[in-house]
Parts: sequence; C-alpha cells; structure tokens
Amino acid sequence: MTEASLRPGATLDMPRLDTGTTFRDLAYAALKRAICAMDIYGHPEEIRLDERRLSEGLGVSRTPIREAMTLLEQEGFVRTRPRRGIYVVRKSKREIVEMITVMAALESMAARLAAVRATDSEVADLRRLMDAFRDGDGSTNGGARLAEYSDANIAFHQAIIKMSGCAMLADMTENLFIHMRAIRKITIHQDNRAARSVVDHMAIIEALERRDPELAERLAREHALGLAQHVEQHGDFLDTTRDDV
Amino acid sequence: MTEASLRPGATLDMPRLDTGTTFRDLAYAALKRAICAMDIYGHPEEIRLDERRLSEGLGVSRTPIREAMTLLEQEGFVRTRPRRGIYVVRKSKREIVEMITVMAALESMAARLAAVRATDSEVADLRRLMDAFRDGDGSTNGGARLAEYSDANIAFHQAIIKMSGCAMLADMTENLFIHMRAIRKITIHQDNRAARSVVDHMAIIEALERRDPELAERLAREHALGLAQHVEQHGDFLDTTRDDV
DNA sequence: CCGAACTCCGTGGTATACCGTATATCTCAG
DNA sequence: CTGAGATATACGGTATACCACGGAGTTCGG
Repeated sequence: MTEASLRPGATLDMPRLDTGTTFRDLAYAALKRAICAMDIYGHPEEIRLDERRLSEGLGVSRTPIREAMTLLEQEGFVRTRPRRGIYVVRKSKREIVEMITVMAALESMAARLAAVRATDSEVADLRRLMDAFRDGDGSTNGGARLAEYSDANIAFHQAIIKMSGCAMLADMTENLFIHMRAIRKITIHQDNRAARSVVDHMAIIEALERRDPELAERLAREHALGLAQHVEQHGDFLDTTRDDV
Repeated sequence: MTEASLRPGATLDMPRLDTGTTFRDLAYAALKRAICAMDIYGHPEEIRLDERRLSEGLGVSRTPIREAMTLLEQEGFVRTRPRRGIYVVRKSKREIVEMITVMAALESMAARLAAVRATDSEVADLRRLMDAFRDGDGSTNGGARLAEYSDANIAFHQAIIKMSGCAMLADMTENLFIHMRAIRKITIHQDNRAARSVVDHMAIIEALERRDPELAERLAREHALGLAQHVEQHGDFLDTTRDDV
C-alpha cells in the first residue's frame, strides 16, 4: 500500500478524511437526536415528519432521509403511513409493559453475567456512582434533582449491561433505553418511585459485590418487573387519544 | 364512506387491491428468504450481493432494493462496505455465543411468563408436538430425521415464545431464530446434542405443566446457555477465513 | 342552509441519471 | 518475466423527476 509514500514531492498528506460516514448516517443521527429530545408523551397531538421539509432543513436530498427513516421505523421510533405521512410513534400501555418485560429479561441476564465477569474496580465504580445519590435523596430538594437522577438511573442500568461484557446485550437495549427514558420521566414522579429505585439499585450492587449471579439476576428482574407492574396499574393515561389503525 | 355506493351504473367493484405492500417489502421478503435458504456456514467464500443485478432480477429499480438492504443490514444479515459491495454476514464465534446468550435471556423470560399465562390446551399441544419425537429418537434413522427435527426444535422454542403472550418477545427473537437455525444445522450433528435437546425440552414442558415459573425459566436458560457453552468450546471453525476490518 | 360530489394539492413510492472511489486490467519500464 | 503506474470498469451514494393515492377545500344541487 506504500502508506503515503515518502517521495520528495509536495504531498501535504492530510490526516485521512473519513469516507465512511454517509449522509444517511448523519440524517439518522440527527433525526434520532431530535426525536429523543422531544417530550413524546407530554402533549397529546401526533407529531408528523415531512420528508421534503427535513430534506430541505438538513441540506440533503430525500434519499438519505428516507433511508434513515427506514431505520428509525424498524427501531420503532416512527411509523410511516402511505400517502399520509411519517409520524413519531407513541407506544401504547401494553407495548410499554412488553418493552419493560423485554428489558427485564435482558438486564437480568446482564446482571447474572456481570456478577461473574465484572472486575472489582467496575463494581466499585458503580457503587461510587450510586452512593452519591443515596446520601442526598430522602427529602430536601424536589423536581430539579429528579431530572438529574433520571440520567443517573439510566447510567446505572447501562453500566450493568456494559459489565456483562456482552456487546449484543448493549445493542439490543440501546433503543429500549431511549423509550424508557421517556416513560421514566413520568413514572419517576409517582408513588415515591425514585427512592424505591435507589434501594433496589443498592441491593443489586451488593449482589454484584458478593458475586452472586442468581441473586443479582433475580433482583434486576424484579426491579424491572416492578416498573412494569406499576405502569400496568397506573399507566392508563398512555392510551388516550390513540388512533389505532 | 358509502362503501361502493349501490347506484345502478356499471361499477364492477373490484375486491380491493392492496396498496399497502410496497416493492420494498416484497424485495425485503425475497432477499431474506434467499439468505435463509442458503447454507451460510457451508462454504467459506464470501457471498456478495449486487444491487443492480438484484434490481434487474426482481424487476424493480434499485431504490426499493436499497431500502430492503438497509433493513437487512440493521437486522444483521448483510453488511455493506462502501464502494466494495454488500456481503452476507457470517457471524463470528463470539457473536454467535452472544446471540445465544441474548436468546437465553429472552426465552427464559418467555418460559417464566408462559408458565403462568399459557392455557392448558396450549401446553398440551406443546407436549403432543414433542412426544412424537421422543418416541422415535434414540437410534433408528440418521441424518434425514435430524433435519426434520431441526424444524421441530425451532417450532418448540417459538411455541414457548408465543405462549408468553408477549408480542415484543416474538419480534425480538424472530431474527435470532434465523441465525440460530443456521448454527443448529451444524451443532445438531455433534456430541449427540439432538437427544439431549429432547430431554431438556421435555423437562421444560413438565415445568410448564406444573405451572412453575421459576423452574421453567431456569431450565430454559440452562438449555440455551448449554448450547452457548458448546459453541464456545467446539465452534472455533466458525472464525476461519474471516476478513475482519 | 346543508350535504354530496368534484377538484386540487401534498405526500410517500418509485425510477433513473450522475458522481466519486475502489478494484481490476492493461501497459511498459526494468 | 516481474512489478509499478496508468487506465478502465463497476459499485454504492446521492440527487432529482415523476407517479398514484389520500385528504382538504370548493362547488353545485337539493
């Protein structure tokens, strides 16, 4: 390959501009970020996306936009209805419960693996991360802290996945996290769930520290399924103003 | 909407031709079927797909082909390398082990749910399905039966998923089954795994009959992880002739 | 004043042309 | 005969034009 052969000519060799990133990928990233940013379950009206408008806005043609949309549709973020438009999906209560169930399955497996495979320092890092929140949780400051905790919550769960050492678990849960973050925004304010969540997390950490895969798995599963049950019982508002096809 | 209003004119009302199925979906189905049909791990050379040739062969333009390819790529069946071509993927040993691990997670959760939610008749059907194979399994006929059993094996696992009543579990495992079928074609001939598999399945059925979610989950998980361990130990041939990027 | 039918516009679906680059082939110096 | 460089070819990536259908607005008959 001669690796930018060092002949004397004026070959001001550039670092290597990446040919790998396509417009499709850029559009995909931009759209996904935009969708994640919006509060999907906040306002009831459906959100429609216009290929041509997006194309114009992002400065690329419709083709990469469409390909990105295809990806987003398969991932369950948008739904395209022929000759009607592309809509940001709003999961039904049933779908959310199922999603949490799947999450419980994957995360409990991750916890099982993590209990065996994670390094001591990884577990220690996880404990440090959560200890900060256990201290100042009980009473003092209100909603502002919850938003911050919501992120730490996601971080905790992602850490468990990562410590499993199974890349595919991370892949499959990545999109689920995005949906769940939107849900968690609501449920976290109910029923003192934030405080309960911290308790559950600490128990899981202890199980990991004890290197007990059975316990870690069970706790992770029950933690997730507890959220599923909560949504099942208190999530009826999710099914309002749905136009089922 | 007046439903093809019954005025006397010559309104030879057609049955309703489906506008929903797009060329993209047709191309996707055709390509997926073709990929599943081929024995991916049989011959070592890489299989390349040509958009233009496929477009010509299927009688549609490149656009729907590309969109179908985008889907297949996201599902992990093909990989497109810029300006190189589109290749049918061949999973590495590590990837296959991870895939089976994910399968174990999802399937064990399905078994747990099925133990509680499945109807008696569903469980009975499952037993009937497998009893046929337990009888004539041990000795008599060889490889011809194994291919047949391979399908029954998939059917068993899919039945568990279905009985969980969780549609999303079915969705997420659908593509995994396709990959695993290709793997199972090989592993089933090794180490008398077919007979072992039947034993495991019967134990799972018994757990379902006893409505024991903990046991059903554990057995389903151990059954799948057993396969993972087998691949881990005996699947080194999978990593031959890989051109890693 | 109201409702049904018609027209127009906007949308996603499809086809096609063009572009840049990686690979393959050919050419020619050694 | 061998290998480096020039040219040709083929592929995926992108842009654009056109199409058919659905729905909103309009018009006309009652």
